[in-house]
Amino acid sequence: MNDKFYSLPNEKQKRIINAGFRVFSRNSYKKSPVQEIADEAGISKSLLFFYFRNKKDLYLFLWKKVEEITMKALMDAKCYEAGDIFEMMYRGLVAKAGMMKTYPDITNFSVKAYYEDDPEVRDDIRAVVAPYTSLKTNKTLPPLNPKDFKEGLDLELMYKDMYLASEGYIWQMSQTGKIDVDKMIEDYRKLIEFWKGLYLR
Amino acid sequence: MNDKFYSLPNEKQKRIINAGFRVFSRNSYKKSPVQEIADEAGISKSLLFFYFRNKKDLYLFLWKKVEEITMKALMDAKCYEAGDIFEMMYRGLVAKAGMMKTYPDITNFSVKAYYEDDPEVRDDIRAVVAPYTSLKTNKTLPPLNPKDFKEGLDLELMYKDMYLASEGYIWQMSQTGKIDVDKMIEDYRKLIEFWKGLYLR
DNA sequence: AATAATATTAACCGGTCCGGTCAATGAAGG
DNA sequence: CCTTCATTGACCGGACCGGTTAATATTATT
Repeated sequence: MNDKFYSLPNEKQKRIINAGFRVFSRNSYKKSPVQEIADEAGISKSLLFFYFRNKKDLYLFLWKKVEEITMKALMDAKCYEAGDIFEMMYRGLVAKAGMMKTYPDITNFSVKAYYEDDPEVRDDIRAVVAPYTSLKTNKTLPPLNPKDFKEGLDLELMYKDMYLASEGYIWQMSQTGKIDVDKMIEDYRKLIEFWKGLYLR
Repeated sequence: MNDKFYSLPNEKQKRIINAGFRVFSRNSYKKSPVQEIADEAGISKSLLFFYFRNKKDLYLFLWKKVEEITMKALMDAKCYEAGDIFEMMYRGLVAKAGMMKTYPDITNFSVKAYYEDDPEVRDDIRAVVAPYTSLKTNKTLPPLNPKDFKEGLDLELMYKDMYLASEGYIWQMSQTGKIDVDKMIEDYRKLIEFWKGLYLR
């Protein structure tokens, strides 16, 4: 891609990126016309081809962008510095929700790209450490001290419960473009409190 | 559509239906070529146009088919005759999982069609009572007797927890084509038992 | 075996779309 | 006015797509 893309006003960059996420998330790589992305971004197709050598270039740029955005969001939210598992999950969801506020289609794009199997991009997609994976709540149980929790509680199932509910939440958010992200974070906070009362000793 | 479709061997009907679900679930209506569906089903495009007047006809047939399949599955599983809410949720998921065993892409197709906005099919899609809705776990809390549950338990949050986890489960199942449905039902059963021990008095 | 009826397909058509190029236009600054 | 750089409209060759039709394969009937 052309370095001049970075000297564009941030808002314009964002518009182009979001247009890409949007269009590529709705159809497969091959069935996503560059023209459509240009329209959505409010620029001409020619200009898009000026900033990106070709369609593939644009696509892979977006794919790497997902990783960049996700990593930054998780870092800023200090997910991995949280004291307990509940705080960790909460911060994780807040990070993703925040991301989706700026990039509404990033989740759907990420999933779609991850499963993309067009030979033109397939290998390059798999070469990048999957942004999609870091988007998901961590599937495996982190080490926990049983003494902190109610006696006889099956920690694995507890985590599975929370993990699945979180996934369900994110999925819901990503489905309807119009849902109020902030309200959902509030709701999720309540759910976390509910779990704490239920699970903690 | 041509009535002769129904006199086809069941297995062939199913192959065509699944091919339709598959292709239409991956791309938008307009970007889904009839040829691709025919290939997937192992028949010629001409034959597909013999059974269905045109692309739209095929698409709407599939949409109605989702409703039919879903309703039948929910009835057979006796979801609404379950004694308690846990059994109800379990039966609901078993029904959906069973459906997805026979029609692996029905869920994704259903979601995609529900949000389809191509003017050619949009209105007709909305005219049919949304199969998509009946696919989801019931979002609203059914009437419950507080005496059955642990004292002070927030029933609304309890239900939200279970609802979201179930949605997360179904979403997971629908994502990867290769997951063992039966094993997932087993896992879900365990989760239900976990909830019962946690919530019931 | 010949014929009729039915199932299935290959070949084709007009029109649209798509990735990519390039010469031309507009805008900003000196 | 001239230069530089951002941006676009017009264009091209080729692929694709929905739909038709005439021909072929398959099965059933006599």
